[in-house]
Order: sequence, then structure tokens, then C-alpha cells
Amino acid sequence: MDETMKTEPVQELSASLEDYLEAIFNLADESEGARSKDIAEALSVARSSVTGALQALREKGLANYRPYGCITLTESGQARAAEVVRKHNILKSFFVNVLGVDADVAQQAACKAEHALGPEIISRLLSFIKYVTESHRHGRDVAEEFREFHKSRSGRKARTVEP
Amino acid sequence: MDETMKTEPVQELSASLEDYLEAIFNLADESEGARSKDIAEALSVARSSVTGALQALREKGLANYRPYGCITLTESGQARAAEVVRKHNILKSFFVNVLGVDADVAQQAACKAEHALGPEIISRLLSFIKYVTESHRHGRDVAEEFREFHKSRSGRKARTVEP
DNA sequence: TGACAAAGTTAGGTTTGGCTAACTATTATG
DNA sequence: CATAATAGTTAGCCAAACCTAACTTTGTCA
Repeated sequence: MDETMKTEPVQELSASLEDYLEAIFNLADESEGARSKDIAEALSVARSSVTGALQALREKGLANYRPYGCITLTESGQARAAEVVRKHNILKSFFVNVLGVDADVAQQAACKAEHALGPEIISRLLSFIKYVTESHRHGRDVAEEFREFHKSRSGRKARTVEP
Repeated sequence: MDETMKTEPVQELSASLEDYLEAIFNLADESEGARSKDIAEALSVARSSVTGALQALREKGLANYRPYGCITLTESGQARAAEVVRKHNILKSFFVNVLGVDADVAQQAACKAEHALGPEIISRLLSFIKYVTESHRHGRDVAEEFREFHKSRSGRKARTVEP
């Protein structure tokens, strides 16, 4: 009997809006309530684009927003944001701690891939990170072993043309 | 002195156009020259959308296309397509053979993630697959071990509320 | 060969997400 | 408190992708 109660089928959200959600979530951690300016900066986007996105998020019931007001997320906004952030962290951790990628490359890749991978993959990825961590504690460090393997392998077949 | 010779900085390509490239590449394998109809079908898109994409690809020098003609890729079109396909296959293989994900879930995920991950990550992923394969040949199968680990772990923490 | 079906294109519309420039509100400061 | 600087909004524009509906080309076959 409450229109907010209609069995939401976890509405689809564009990559772009997920990015805004994530940025707001991160900014709201430090200092409560994000400022439009900082969102724009975090996403390298014009301030006016932020206004547009906030309106969209409000319409979807994800952000508490009114002109000139401070920006927070609703319950469901926080839930969605937390999900995105979780994906992000799992991906980044995998890239860094398993694949041995540089932190900033990993960061960027995670930003993009977080929108592309569903729960099944993410859950297994998390599991895999744990598996690798365990392997470390149990004396045969898979990540370390792989890094060795990778090092010895890379540098091969760089020049396919020259003899 | 040849205008096709201007040091191309590997022009950026949208995810959408990469998808078209990939579809054309795959269709052109069997039967030489892809048909618009089949591209539309492969990508679940209207036929008119394919026409638009083909014009864009032609403008970028990636597809040989003229109205009503048969569709092939140029040299550089093939190169780009092959790159995309390679990413796709590496990702899928990782999802299936390392993470143990179902083939069709992996297929879908690879389709999306292939546009999000750069060469650094892809190269390490490939390396990692090889590492896992080697581990198999050397008698301690990491993939298998992980699947065990995952099985035993999943099913845990399903109900976080009930005691 | 001529007509019809299938394939392809064009025209025109929508949505999303971004931009700049100009305007308005808020905040800070002398 | 007045006013300048900063933050935020609005208006208007653009481009990418997609769509439907109507039209044209091509190819098939009776």
C-alpha cells in the first residue's frame, strides 16, 4: 500500500550512474554529504553534468537531492553503491594481489570492469583471492609462484619479426 | 606521402563498434563477407542500426563497405577485430578454466569485459591461465584445488540474519 | 521476364550523457 | 552589510546508439 514498496526487480543502472553512485558513496565517507563540485572533480566531468545525474538518481530513488542541498544517498542508493564499491575492491585486489598489476593500472581497470561483471563472476573472484591468500598461509604462495612464472615468461616473443 | 600512412595512434573505438567488428570478424570466418542481416541477428539489433555502424566503421577505415555490397574488414579492421576476439577468448578461458564458471555465463561476461580491460591485465591473465595449465601438468592442479576450495566455502554465510 | 519476398537503406525520432555559457544562489570577507 | 568569489543550476547544443516505419534494391522462381 506504499508506492515505494513495489517489488523492485533491482532496476538496471547505467555504468555512468553507477559511477556517480560510487563517487558519492566515497565522498560521503569523509565529510557527510558529498558536494557537487567534488563529484565533478572525482569523475572528471562538468559541474552541470553532475546536476543532471543527481536528478536521474533522485528519480530512481537512489539519492536525496534538492537544488543547492547537500547530497546523500538513500537506503537503496547506499546498497547499490556499496555493491559497486565491493565489486571494485574485489577486482582491484585480484589485479594487484593475484595478477601482480600496478596499483594505478588496477584501479583504472577495476573502474571500468566493475560495470561489466555479474555476481557469479565476482563471487568466484573473491573466493579465488581467498584461496590464494590461504595458499600463502599454507606455505605455497600461488601469487608468488605466478609472479615468478610470469616474469620468466614475459620478454619472450617480444620481437616476432627480427631473427 | 600516402594519407593512409599517418602514424595512427591506434584510434579509440567505442564498445559498440568493437562489438560490430567482432561480429563481422566471426561471421566472415565461415562464408567470406558477412551479411548485414546476420550481424543484426548476432548483436540483437535492428538492421538499420547495422547500416549506421558500417558507415562509421568505413569512415574509420576499418570495414570495406558500400551500400548493398558484401561486408569485409580492412587490414586494420581485421587487426582490431582479432585483438577484441583475443581478449574475449582469454577472458572466457579464465572464467571457465580457472574460476570454473558456466560456459554461457562466461561467454556473456567476456562480451562485456573485453571492452574494459587493457593489454596489461589481459597479458597477465593469459599468463595466469598458462600458469594454471602448467600446474596441472606438474601434478598440482590449481584450478582443481580452487574448485574444491570454492565448493567447500560456498553455501557459507547465506543467512546473515538468522542464528 | 516480371512480380514478390527478403535484404538493405533512409528518414525521423528517442534516450543517454556529455559540453559550454550564462544565470542564480550561497558563502565568505573586508 | 555589501559585494565578490565560489558553487550550483539552467538552457541549449551535440554525438552516439538505438529504434520504427517506409522505401529501394536484389535475387528468386513460376
